[in-house]
Amino acid sequence: MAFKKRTHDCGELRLANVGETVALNGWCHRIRDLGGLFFVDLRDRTGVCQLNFEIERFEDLRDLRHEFVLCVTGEVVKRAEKDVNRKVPTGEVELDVKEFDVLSTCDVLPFPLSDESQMKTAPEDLRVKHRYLDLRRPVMYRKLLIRAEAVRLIREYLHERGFVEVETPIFTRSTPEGARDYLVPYRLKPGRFYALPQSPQQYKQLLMVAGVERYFQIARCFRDEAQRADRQPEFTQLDMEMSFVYQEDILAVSEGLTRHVCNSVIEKFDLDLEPVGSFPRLTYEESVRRFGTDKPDLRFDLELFDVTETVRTCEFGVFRSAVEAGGIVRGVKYPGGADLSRKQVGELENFVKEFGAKGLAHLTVVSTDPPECKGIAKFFKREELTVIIGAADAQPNDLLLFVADKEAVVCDALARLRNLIGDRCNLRDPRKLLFCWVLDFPLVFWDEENKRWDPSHHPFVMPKTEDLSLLETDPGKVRADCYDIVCNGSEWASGSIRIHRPDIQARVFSVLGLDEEAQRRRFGHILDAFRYGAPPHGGIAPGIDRLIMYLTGDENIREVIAFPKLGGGYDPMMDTPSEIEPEQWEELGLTLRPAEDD
RNA sequence: GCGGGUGUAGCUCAGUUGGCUAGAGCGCCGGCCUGUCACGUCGGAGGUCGCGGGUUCAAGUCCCGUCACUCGCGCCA
Repeated sequence: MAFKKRTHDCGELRLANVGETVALNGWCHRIRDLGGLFFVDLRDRTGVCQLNFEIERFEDLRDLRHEFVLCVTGEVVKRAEKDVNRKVPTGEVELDVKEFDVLSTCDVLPFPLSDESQMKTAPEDLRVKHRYLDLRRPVMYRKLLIRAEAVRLIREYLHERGFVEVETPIFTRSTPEGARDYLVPYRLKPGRFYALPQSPQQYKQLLMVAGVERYFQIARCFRDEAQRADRQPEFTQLDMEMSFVYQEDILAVSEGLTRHVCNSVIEKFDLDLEPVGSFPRLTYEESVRRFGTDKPDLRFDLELFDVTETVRTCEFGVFRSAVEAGGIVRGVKYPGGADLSRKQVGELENFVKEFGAKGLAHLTVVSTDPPECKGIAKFFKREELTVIIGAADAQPNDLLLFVADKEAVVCDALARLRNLIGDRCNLRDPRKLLFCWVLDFPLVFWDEENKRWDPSHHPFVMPKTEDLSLLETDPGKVRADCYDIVCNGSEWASGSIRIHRPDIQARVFSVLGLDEEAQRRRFGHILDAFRYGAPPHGGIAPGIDRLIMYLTGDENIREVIAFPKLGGGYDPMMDTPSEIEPEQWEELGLTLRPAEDD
């Protein structure tokens, strides 16, 4: 199957090439048959070039169809001034075709891949099913390039700083904590299973014990959990770990890496994004107090304000009883929200109710001095209104929205409402990537349902030295050397300094209610390793897919993955998960239990 | 497991209070067209209105159920 190999790429021909005889290979992007004239836009990964076929010379010209694969040879000619196409880089020239061959034909396409205006609304399952066609679109190919460049820059940056890239197993051990595991049956001993890693967490700590000191991996992770727009059953993390470091060392490396990678990609691809600056730092406590969440969007203000003390004795029963029950009352400002209709305010209330709020009280600011408001204003004395308006930093025509409940409910509802207001008021600038650090997470959270302390990240997170004394007396107050990178309101990276001393590990396990037997059963392998000289160490794991989403501006993770899975983890292209042969069931020693309702 | 949205030609969509022999643009097939570049133009083929049931003289439209996709909640150490 010989064919004429290209001498040039489609996208590179310019005036300088005029007069040269060149060969091109590519796909028929568009065909324009004018009767006496016949044009084809030939596309390869670098761009398109217009081919001009002399109709007298070729008999079978009109058999050409979309996405046929061609090799063509011809002479590069300058176009007349009036025929120049300024929209494409090759628009000043065209190829006067002398010979061509059809290397492959193409069936009628399932979607119009050469028409971006229509592809914006093309059904996603169809695109995923025919991903090999979807990826032919220049916009999709560009996402692959951006991803490849980001990963290349990460490797380069870390190699330059002495990090060693190590691969860890995909077949690993099931751990009952965290997300549901994907399991792989083990043929030699039926009833035993491998699990796919949710992250290489334990391996990377063992590499520290092994003396690797600086490790990284572009690691595939697997979690069998319900999907979201930004979650896939398999996704990719930059997994990193360092020995003989304090928290500050890890912050420095990962912030430097992030800024270098983002700013290099932004520049190289001329993305419509502002350069990434240094990361502001917030403590967990501060972040929750100011924004109601540990993943604040710092592109806009609208900080939450607290009126708990002001309303403790007020006439409004809803607020007063919430405070009496040990709850809090906080609010968020909707700038210019006085224009909202009763129905629109009702929609905001329904929105916060999705997140557990019982209601949403509102105060419409008419004037600030003297204080005049509508809504729940009648329950407040003049002085109380003044304090509330001051706390909210409100202006006339603002709408103040309040939730009264337990602190966790108030924060969650208002944080989400704040983001919604940010969207409505166009305060979330798509040209900004605002990364920040959230530091000093609590070591453990109280799980009310199971009446126990749960680790906020995992059981190996190091408590802050100055809080160690509280470990047994007031575990909820203990802060950890635990940090997240947040970008534009989404969690991007999470990491911690790990416990390397068995005595501290034992105390933490005991807070978590893990007795000796449970510790051995679940973590015996890593606890054994830590008895053989574990260095102080810590690390972090940023999400690669999300990084690419930030850079491309995509809100769906599937857009930045070459071959993604649909909602239920289904891949329509490979048609998998698939059934297996009876012999495979037999070989693995497995049987399927009949459905219960049969 | 739960809630919202969507489902009509290969693709994007329209389809009124139930009156339909279900339309348009793109694509596809055929004709015409010597400077197009989203070419233009004339004609043609193409439909289980997601699927099942019900109400009705009559259902794309109303009701019930169900499936697929999607967004969100729960979940995601």
